[in-house]
Amino acid sequence: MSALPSLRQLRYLLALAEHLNFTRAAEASFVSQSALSTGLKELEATLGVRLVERDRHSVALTAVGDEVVARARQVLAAAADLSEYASDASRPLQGQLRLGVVPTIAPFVLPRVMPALRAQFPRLRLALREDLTVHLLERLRKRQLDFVLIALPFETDDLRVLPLYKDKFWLVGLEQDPAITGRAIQISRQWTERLLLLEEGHCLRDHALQACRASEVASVDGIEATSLLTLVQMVASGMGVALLPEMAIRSRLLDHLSLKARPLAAPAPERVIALVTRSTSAHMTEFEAIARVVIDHQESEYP
Amino acid sequence: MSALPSLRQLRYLLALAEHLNFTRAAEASFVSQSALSTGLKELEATLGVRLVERDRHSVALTAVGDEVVARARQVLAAAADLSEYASDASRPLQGQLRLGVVPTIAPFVLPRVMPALRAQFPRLRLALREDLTVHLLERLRKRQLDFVLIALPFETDDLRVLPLYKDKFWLVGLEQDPAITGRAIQISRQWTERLLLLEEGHCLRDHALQACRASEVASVDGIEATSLLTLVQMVASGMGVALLPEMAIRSRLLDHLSLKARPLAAPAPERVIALVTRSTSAHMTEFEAIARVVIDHQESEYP
DNA sequence: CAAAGTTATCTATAAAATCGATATCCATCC
DNA sequence: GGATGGATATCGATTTTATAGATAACTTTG
Repeated sequence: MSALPSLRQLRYLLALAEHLNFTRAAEASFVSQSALSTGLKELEATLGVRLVERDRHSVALTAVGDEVVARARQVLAAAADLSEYASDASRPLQGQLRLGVVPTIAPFVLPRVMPALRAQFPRLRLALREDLTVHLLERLRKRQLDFVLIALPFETDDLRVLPLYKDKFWLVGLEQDPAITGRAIQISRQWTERLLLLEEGHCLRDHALQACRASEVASVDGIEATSLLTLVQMVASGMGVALLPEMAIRSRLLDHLSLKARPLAAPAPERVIALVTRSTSAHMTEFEAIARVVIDHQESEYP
Repeated sequence: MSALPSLRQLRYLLALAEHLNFTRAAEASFVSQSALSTGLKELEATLGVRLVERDRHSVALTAVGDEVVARARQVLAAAADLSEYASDASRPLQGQLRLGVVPTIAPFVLPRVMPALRAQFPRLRLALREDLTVHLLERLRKRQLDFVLIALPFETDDLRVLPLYKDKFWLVGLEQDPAITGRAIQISRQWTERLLLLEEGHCLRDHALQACRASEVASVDGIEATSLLTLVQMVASGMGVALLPEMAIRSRLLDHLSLKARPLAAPAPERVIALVTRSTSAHMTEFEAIARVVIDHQESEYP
C-alpha cells in the first residue's frame, strides 16, 4: 500500500481547490507559493496520480482530484472533530454550539425547545441559524454548524441522521371551501390544482409535491410564497389551498383567520423531523441531549 | 481552535493503544522508543488533554484516550481509503478486493453471484472470507476487508449499509409434524418450545429469536447447531423445528430429507440482506456493482 | 513585443522528527 | 537494603522535511 498523504498536504489541496490559483491558495494558507507548489507536487507523488491540470494559464481539478478533495475534506473534518472533542472532553454540555434549523420547523419547535434546553443545560449556549436545508447541510459539512434540524426525506449521504418524530401534513383552506369536508381528506384534483407552494428550495415545497404524487403543480399564476406565514395569508385571501405540517397547525398559526384545516386520509403523507450532525462530530453527547429535548417538547395544543 | 494532530502522531497512539507498552509500540511502528514517546507527548500537548495514564508500572488509556483512539482509527482509515482510491482510480473494477460473507448467506448467494461477477467483471478478483457478522465488521473497520454481506438488523453505526432485498423466515420440521399445517404458520408455543437454534454468535440465531419475540428459548437439551447444514440434520432427526431463511429453502437444502417447510403468517418475520462497507471506502464503484449483481441473482427455484 | 501574472525549480535555512545514549522511576528478587 | 530488570522520559547530535526567497519558464494581456 502506498504511503499516506500528510494532513498539511491535504489542506494545501483544499486551499488550491478553493482558489484554483497557487499564489492565492498559498496566501490563504499563510505559506509561500513555492511551499504550496512543492507540497502539492509531493501529494501527487505519494498518491501516484495527477490531481490538478496546470495546462495553459489555468488550474483545474482532474476527476480524481475532485473526489480526492471531497475525501480530504472528510479526513480533515474528522481530524478537527477529534481535536475539538479532546479539548472539550473535560467539560461537556457547556460552551457555544451552533444549531441550524429549517424555516418550516423553527417557529414551531424553537419556542418550546430553547427554554427547555436553557433550563436543562444552563451552561450550554446555542447559536441559531435559520436557512434552507441545502445551505444548512453545506455549513454542517464545512464545520460552520454543529447540528441541523431538518425534515426528511432529504439526501444526507455520509451525515449522522437521527429521526425524531413524524409530522403529518394537513390540508388548509377557506372555511367555506367545498373541497375540504369530512374528517379526513382524500387527494383529489379538486384541490391539488389549487395547491399553493413555498418557493423553490424549501423542503416543504418538495414534500407537499411528493404528498400529491406530482413533481409539478400548476402554481396559481406562478405565485409562490416565501414563508409559511405568507403562504397562510395567501390561502386566507382565497388564492388556493395549502398543505401545512401538523406542528404548524397546532401552533395556532391559523387563529383568527377563518380557515379550516383537516388531516389527509391514510396513508397520510408526512415528513420526519430529524437532527443531523457530522458522523465525526465532537459533540455526540450534546447531540443526543438536544434530540431528547426536541422529542420531549413537541407541539401538543390542538387548533 | 487548537491545532490538528499529525497523522503520524495518531498512528503512534494507535500502536500504543494496541500494545499498551511504549517500547513494543515503537518497534511495531519501526521507530525508536524515544521517537514514539515524544510523539505521544506532543499529541497530548496539541490536544491539551491526557490520553494515557503512565502511573506505576503500566500504561492505560484514559476515557478521553479511548474515544480519541476510536476517532484516530477513523481518520487514518479515511486517509488510507483516500490514498487507495487515488492509486486505483485509473483502473476500477479490477484488481483484488476482499469480500466477507456470513455463513448463513454464503452458501445460497455465492454459487450464483460469483460466476456472474466473474462474467461481468473478468478483471476483478474477489477474495472471500466466511465468518460471523461481528468478526467481519471488525475486519472491515480495520481495513482487512473491503465489503461485507450480512443480514440486518444489526448494529452498524458509522458504516455504509446498502439493503439489498428481504429474506423471509420459513418454519421447517418433519413431514409428519402436526404443528406444521396449512399454508402459513402462526407463531405458537406448539413449536417455539421445540425451536432449534444455531449456536451463539450467528445472526440467524438472534433473528429467529426476534421472530418468536423471545430473547430466550429453552433450547432442546441445550444442544445448538454450528451451521445451517447441521441444523437441518437435527430437524431431520426429529429433535425439533427450525426457522430457516427462504433463500436456504429455495436452494434445495431440504431435498431428500422428508422435511416440510412453510412460510410464516403475516407479518412474516424476515431478515434484510445488506452489503456493507466503510463510508470512506475507496471502492464505491465496485460496491455498487457488486450490490447490483447480488440483487439480480437471488435464489429463484422453489423447493 | 513588453508587461503582468502565473507555476516550477533551485538553494539556503529553519523546523521537525529521529536515533542512541542516558537518566529516572518502580517493582521485585536476593 | 541494594542490586536487577523492565519500563518511560529526556538530552544532544543528526537526519529529514518544510519553507522562504530568488529566479526561470511560460502564458495571457495590452
